[in-house]
Amino acid sequence: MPDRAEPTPPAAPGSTARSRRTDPERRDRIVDACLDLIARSGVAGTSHRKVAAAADVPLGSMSYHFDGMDELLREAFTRFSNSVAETFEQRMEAAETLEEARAAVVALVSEDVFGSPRELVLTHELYTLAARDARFRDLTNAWMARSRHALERHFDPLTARLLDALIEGLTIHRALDTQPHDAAVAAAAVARLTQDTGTGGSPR
Amino acid sequence: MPDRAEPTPPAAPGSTARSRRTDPERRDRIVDACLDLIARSGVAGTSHRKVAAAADVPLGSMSYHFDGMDELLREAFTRFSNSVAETFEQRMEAAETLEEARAAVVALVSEDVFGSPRELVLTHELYTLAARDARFRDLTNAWMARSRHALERHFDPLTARLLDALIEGLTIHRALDTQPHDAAVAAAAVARLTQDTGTGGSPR
Amino acid sequence: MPDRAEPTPPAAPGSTARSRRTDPERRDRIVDACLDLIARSGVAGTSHRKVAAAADVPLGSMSYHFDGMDELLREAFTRFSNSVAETFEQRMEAAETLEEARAAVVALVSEDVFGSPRELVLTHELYTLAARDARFRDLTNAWMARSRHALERHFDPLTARLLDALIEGLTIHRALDTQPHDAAVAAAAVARLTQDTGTGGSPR
Amino acid sequence: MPDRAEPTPPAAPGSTARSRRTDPERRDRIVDACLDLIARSGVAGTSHRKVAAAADVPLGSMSYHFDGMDELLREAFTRFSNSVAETFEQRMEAAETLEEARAAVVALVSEDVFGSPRELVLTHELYTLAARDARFRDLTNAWMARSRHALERHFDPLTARLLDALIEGLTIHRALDTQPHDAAVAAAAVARLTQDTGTGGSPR
DNA sequence: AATGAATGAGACTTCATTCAT
DNA sequence: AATGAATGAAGTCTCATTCAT
Repeated sequence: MPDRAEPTPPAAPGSTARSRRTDPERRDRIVDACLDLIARSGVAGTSHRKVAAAADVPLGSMSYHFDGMDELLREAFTRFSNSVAETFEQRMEAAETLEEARAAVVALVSEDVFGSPRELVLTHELYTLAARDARFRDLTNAWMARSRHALERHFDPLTARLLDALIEGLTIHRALDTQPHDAAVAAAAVARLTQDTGTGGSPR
Repeated sequence: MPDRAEPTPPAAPGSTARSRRTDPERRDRIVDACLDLIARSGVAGTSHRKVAAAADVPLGSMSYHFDGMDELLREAFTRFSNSVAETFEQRMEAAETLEEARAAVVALVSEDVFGSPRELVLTHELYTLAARDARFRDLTNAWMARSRHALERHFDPLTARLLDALIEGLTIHRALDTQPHDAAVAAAAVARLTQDTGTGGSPR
Repeated sequence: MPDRAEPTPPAAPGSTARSRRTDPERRDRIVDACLDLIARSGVAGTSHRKVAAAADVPLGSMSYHFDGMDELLREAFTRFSNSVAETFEQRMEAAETLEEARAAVVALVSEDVFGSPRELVLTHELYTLAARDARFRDLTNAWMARSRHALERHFDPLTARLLDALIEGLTIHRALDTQPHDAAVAAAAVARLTQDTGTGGSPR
Repeated sequence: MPDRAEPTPPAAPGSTARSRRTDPERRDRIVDACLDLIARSGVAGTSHRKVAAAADVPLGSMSYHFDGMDELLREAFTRFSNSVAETFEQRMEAAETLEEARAAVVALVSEDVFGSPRELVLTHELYTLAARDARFRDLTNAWMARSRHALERHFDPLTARLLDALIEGLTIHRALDTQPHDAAVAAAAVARLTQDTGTGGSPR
């Protein structure tokens, strides 16, 4: 216990004993650790305790920085969905012709978005929350709107919506199926959905 | 502790008819209660205690009848996925022409499978488990295989696969979007994916 | 850390009028908020945090202005007991004849002192502290002395003491009994205790 | 204090490690420990943790045996008030003449009921709870009814009520006053309140 | 075969106080 | 002089499982 009458002198510059009194990135680190933990153990397996341990913060910090697990989850999934949506947009923006746009969609299904188990798992955890809680549905809704908007650079709105759904479905099936999938399936799907419907590759 | 993976053989001929026969009902009730609870509170909010209370069985029964939550979940979702797959099959088997098959697919998206929040929630809970655990992936895999097989009564394998993915994607987006969806979207998607690809309604 | 037992002397003449003058208001507000909180939630439910929130002062102020909850409680109950004693004295001083004094005592039991749940609750909270802690007993002791002294304007010391006890007992029983009480009970008690014992209304 | 880690061996021969699986007096011990703790540290200073430690039971037992602190408090104070009321009744029942009854009342104030700090403290803790919570008021109400009923063996109902209030008030003032009290005060009070009001000492 | 009693681990939250500013 | 940020301790409660019956 620190001696109150004789306060510990401030650490000398460069000392290793930097106190953790002020740590502005504390919240960020907690959110990141939370996301990692969810990816590893699921929302069900995530607790203040475990997140605190993973983020290397005291347990009490959790309730201090977040009103509750719900707020923490919402921040975590906000960060996650924004990050995935951004990747999606970049993919679509990089395409300049209709053909490139089609290829980009195929690539999204085949390689990109849920390429890692982490993304797959986190997406489903979010969907599960959204299926039950309207506040998380706001996140998924915004996410889908961004995806569709990105697709609309190259396709008409109806096609964009269909492609978006197809990407969703193929991705899920690829992930939850134990049988192998090949890119030809995605290519065929994209071809059929985009027949004569492109906007001609004239973005915006 | 009873061996759960290898069901105990039926009681010896001389034993009372009751000794083993009451057991399955008990298990069934627990599994049903578990499914209800998951639909209501999610896997994360499901515990032995709550399931026992919902099924009106002693808490001790839970650990006695099931090796753990995992086994209980697996039984619950097996029951669920079989039930949903059966409905799907019936829908598709009822269709006799290509046009009816197309309409059936549209109906599946628009009305059927996840018509109730319960189905939606349970499906996502299962997907979330499957995304992390291969043993649950066996369930989703079998489920998708049945769906595709049912579609193949009317469509070639590639189209069946695409339709299955599309159904998945549209259903999810319909559920997780806060904006309204109309049946025309599904109809358009089915039309594009099934152009000239029907098997002509010659089942099997 | 400021010395709380020995209040800091007023700021030197040249200092701004604000430097010390704002402090007492702050303390006052805290003490008032504390009293309110105790009335609502009890000593057990009172914390630095809640008081700070109720008084709209920073949490850190609490430890800064008060050495601990104990000091805060003591200030709060000092204020409370003084306030109640003052009301009591005014009641008794307003009486000019023996008969009025008797009526005043009856009124005190029937209407006044613990008329509001707030006073009742705070009194018991204080008694409870006093029952355990001699420092709070100083407060109750001084309070009772004032009451008795006020009664002695009209009654001899023994009668004053008996009346004081009776007021206490009747008030408590009126409060903690779920059955109704009527003023006749108090009147009868006062009549019996004050037979031929009044000092005739000759104050002091 | 029994050694918890090394449970007392059972009387039965053979097994040395008698588990505490069944301990029917567990609840009772917890209630007793709770009462002790309240007497020592007040309701405010009483926690599951401390009670569990005092009763030498695992912390989890607290929530297992009692729905919450409130239920525990209610049981504890039920036990306490019953015990005090019983003593009171015995005192009054032992008196056979009016004079003995008067003496018994004086004795109750001077020596008995709150003779120990423990009783004093517990009584006030209960009153404090009752002042705020109707469920505890049921306890105080029943307690007072028993006291009055016991007094009515010797006095008419109005006198009984007055005596009861007086006992209350004198007891409290004796306890919360720092000045000495002598038995003469109580005797005078009883004498005045019971003038010509006895039922003649013919109990029942 | 089945269960009620009990537990230790761990859940989230609140607390009074400290420290750097 | 005063305070916002942060913490470690302690708060109550729930959990899955075990054990004796």
